Amino acid sequence: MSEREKPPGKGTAESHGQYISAIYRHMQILISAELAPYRIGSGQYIFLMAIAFREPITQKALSESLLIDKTTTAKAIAKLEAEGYVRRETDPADNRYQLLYLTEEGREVVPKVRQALDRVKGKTRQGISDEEYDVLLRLLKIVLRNLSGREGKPE
Amino acid sequence: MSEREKPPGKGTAESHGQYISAIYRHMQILISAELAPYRIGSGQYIFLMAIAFREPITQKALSESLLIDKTTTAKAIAKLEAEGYVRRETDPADNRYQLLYLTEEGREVVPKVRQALDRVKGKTRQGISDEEYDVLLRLLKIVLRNLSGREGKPE
DNA sequence: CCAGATAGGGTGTTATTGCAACTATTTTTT
DNA sequence: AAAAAATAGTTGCAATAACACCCTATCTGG
Repeated sequence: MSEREKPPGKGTAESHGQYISAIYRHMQILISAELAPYRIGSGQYIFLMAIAFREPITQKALSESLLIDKTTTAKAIAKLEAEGYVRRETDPADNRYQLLYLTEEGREVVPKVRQALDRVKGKTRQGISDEEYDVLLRLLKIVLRNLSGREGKPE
Repeated sequence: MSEREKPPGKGTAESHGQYISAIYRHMQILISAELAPYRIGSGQYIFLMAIAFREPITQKALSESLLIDKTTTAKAIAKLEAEGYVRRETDPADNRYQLLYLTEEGREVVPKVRQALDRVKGKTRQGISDEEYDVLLRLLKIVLRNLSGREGKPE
């Protein structure tokens, strides 16, 4: 089987897709382990951090800024609420909206989550200079924009 | 809330993690749509392509080279087998091994899958030069190695 | 030769995620 | 003002993925 030679164009050859998915899966595992003590899963921490940063915020706004389906958001928020980190309050001006706030426990756990995420980031960033990391982020942003037609605004 | 100033070090600030996960999720959706006509899901195509490239191969070897849990591999292969794209054969020399082969249908569908993946790749690569893309791949490889302790060898 | 170790696979359960379809509320249209 | 459309959120279902644990086949040491 000798299909080892790369086509010259932008054909098959190596692709970012496989790296992206492997990195994603492994990061999920790492983050799950780091956040297990707080009973926050890999599907919830993004929302927790985003709420901390933009409180009060609706689920719709969260979904859009994180580029995550609204039903996924609903379920993640439900878990964070069940754990006592987030509180929902119906917007009195429009009862369709649920305004999300951190609870006291939420405010206490956020710095710990941030530290855990920084540990993961630091580990996965090893061997990459600040300049290279900037390039990486810039290119990932382009890929994401190509996929979503929007900017993603994490954190 | 003014935590907007970046710590000078490699502290919080922007992180590749969020981009990685958003890209991963959106690529899954795109690929699922592209491969739906062949009833191949986003969880199976990697295995199909890897088998096409390294046939015959065991599930264990697949799991290791793709950095995917063996039970995930087992289930994906079961689906590909159910669709008639892959055939299992017990290694006569050692009955613990299942050697995986493409079927005729598998051999026919592989080029179509490859084209679909190339379309996705092409779309997501827009605005990135060949040189930049090489840099992207190199940096992603480093991140993956940091996470897995191994090289990943996709496709 | 047989007990135990080793190794490849598989099953059951759980978490994350997205889609289709639904409810409830608000806004727009007629 | 009543009907229709839009909007925020939820529920049920299915796919992806991993872990803990179990099964079965092979190999090794007594």
